[in-house]
Amino acid sequence: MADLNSITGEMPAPADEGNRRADILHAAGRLFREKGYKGTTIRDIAAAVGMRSGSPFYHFKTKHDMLRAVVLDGMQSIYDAVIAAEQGVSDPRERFKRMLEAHLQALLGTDGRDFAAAVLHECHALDPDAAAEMSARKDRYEKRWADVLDELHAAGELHGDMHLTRLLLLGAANWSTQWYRPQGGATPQQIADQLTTLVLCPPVP
Amino acid sequence: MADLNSITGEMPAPADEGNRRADILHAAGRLFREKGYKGTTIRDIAAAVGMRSGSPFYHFKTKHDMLRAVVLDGMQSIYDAVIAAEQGVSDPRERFKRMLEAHLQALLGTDGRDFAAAVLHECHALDPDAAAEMSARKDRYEKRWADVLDELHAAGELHGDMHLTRLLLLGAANWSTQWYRPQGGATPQQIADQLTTLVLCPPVP
DNA sequence: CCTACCGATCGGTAGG
DNA sequence: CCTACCGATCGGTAGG
Repeated sequence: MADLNSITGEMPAPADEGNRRADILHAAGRLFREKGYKGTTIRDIAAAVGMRSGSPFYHFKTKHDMLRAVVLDGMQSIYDAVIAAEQGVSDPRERFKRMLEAHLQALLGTDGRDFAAAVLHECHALDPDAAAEMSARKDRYEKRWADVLDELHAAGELHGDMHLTRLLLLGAANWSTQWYRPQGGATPQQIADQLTTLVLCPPVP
Repeated sequence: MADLNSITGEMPAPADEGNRRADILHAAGRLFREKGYKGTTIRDIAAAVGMRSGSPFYHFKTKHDMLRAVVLDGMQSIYDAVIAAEQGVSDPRERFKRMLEAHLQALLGTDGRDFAAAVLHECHALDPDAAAEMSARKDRYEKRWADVLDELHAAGELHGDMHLTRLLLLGAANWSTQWYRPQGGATPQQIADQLTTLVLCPPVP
């Protein structure tokens, strides 16, 4: 099936075909983090990728579609990173630590922080359909954490209510996006270490 | 000095003089929490207090002035509540616990949650002047927490980097505004208990 | 505090 | 992907 490009034959020869959509998405992610979804205009996004204000609508039907793509992609990236980090790790404490490191790296690292910020702070702007899809992905992610915490609880390495513990643990991690600075200060790794120390009971040698 | 009311003599006899300003502020706070500062319009605020769209500007010069009042008032309330809670408490663990309860109550309670949400999520919309004032109040508040954590560290009740610990502790608390529900689930008190258990080393009887 | 309004800006579209 | 534009909405104001 021929696409519009091959029909019109008048595109200004993009260096890499199909990358304009990704460019727009990354610019949108960064601007959403800096100014919020409502505070970002289509003209901001267009200017960030060197387009005129009407052109982003060639790639996305609405501004809301950009937000949906950013938050769904962002959530997927976090999930994938955390699942990958725990593969093949059998010790519960070690698994916990690796998952936490991966979660923080996904939230704070240069690659993912823009999308992650939208996941954490802009979901309220989603329409009901997109909100439902997002909610399902969040549930799946939190379920994985719930299972790992239950495992640690059964092993006597965590005490109290695991539901509350999960909310507080991930809350401490998520809030780091508010104070973390790439230059100077703690690294995602160090943050994960201190949070692990804070939460897990001292190891029994 | 005569105010405008006594000059025009045409106000519709407010039930309580000067309360319209407070009404507007509370409506603004609630709407800022629900839809964000950028997502809230003057018309939303006016409608919430039964005014026409031009009338809020009789009480506030700009929309931004409303945000400034909400966040500065909100920060002050949190500070006052936490300082009041620790008065006359000499035991460091007990002081910590009371401060944490007061912090969470201020963030989650019906009275303060709207203003607190603006403190936590809308400060990026402040102009440089208001941001500087806000920053000063936040510094003062965090200094109080830093002192208490240092005290616990010196007493051997906390380990590791107290700067990171404070950021993670208050982060866990602040993030509770994202998942706390007034009906059903944990109370602010229970959240404070679990967070204290998580963070402080087990008491030595 | 209301009426009536303004200039600016917004998301989005038609046509090429 | 650009040009040119539209209708809606926004924060804010003049005058009473």
